[in-house]
Amino acid sequence: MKRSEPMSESYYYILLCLAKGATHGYGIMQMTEKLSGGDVTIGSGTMYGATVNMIKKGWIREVMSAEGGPERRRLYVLTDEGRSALRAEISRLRRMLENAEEV
Amino acid sequence: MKRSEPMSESYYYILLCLAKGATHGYGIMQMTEKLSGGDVTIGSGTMYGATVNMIKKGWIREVMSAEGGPERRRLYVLTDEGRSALRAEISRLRRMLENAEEV
DNA sequence: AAAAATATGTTGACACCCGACATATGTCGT
DNA sequence: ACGACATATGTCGGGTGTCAACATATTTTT
Repeated sequence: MKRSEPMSESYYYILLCLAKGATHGYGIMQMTEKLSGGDVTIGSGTMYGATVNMIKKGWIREVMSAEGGPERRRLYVLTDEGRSALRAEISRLRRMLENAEEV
Repeated sequence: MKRSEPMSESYYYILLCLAKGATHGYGIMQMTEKLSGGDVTIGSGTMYGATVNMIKKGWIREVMSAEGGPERRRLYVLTDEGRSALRAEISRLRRMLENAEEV
């Protein structure tokens, strides 16, 4: 079992938003800002780069628009691999906090 | 109050080790590995770059060797600013985990 | 009809982080 | 005395992520 690479804050929130049900880039940007109380902002450049990257990693997948939806949206869903990458990251964060507790 | 920048895993562990009492680079590397159960390894390149950077940020300060100690060690201590940077990072991690709980 | 919100994409530059390598001294067993 | 290993710091190149700024187009609100 290889050690899981640390993930950036932006990537983490993108996966988190998708796990919670957001479906397109702009929605993820808004949801992240709301979730974090305005502390985390994902710029469009970061968002776009991240989607390309995550598709390559197999963490997310683009799906077809539903009938009647605004078709200029690009919809994404989390894959099983994406879900486990998110879980691994959550474990990593927890371990980091546990290590801090002894201070 | 400006939003605190995310910190890398390595930087976090370096501050954590200094808060716990480690005093020189090599000691921090070993302590990090032990603390994390072997999951986190800080390479010497990371360590060196980090000390330079953190001194510039005012997070750590180099102190003189005690009499009789092996004088090729370079000893570092956490500054008040370093301590609050660490606290800010811990809050950020906690917030990230709280945001995940609702999933 | 204008303005603002929605929505995605492109580019360039910078900071950062890490792995691999390099160097030197101290210590331990044989 | 010797080799091997642990201790300890420093150098360098490459890759990645991030953001600002710009670009474009549609939809909703005023």
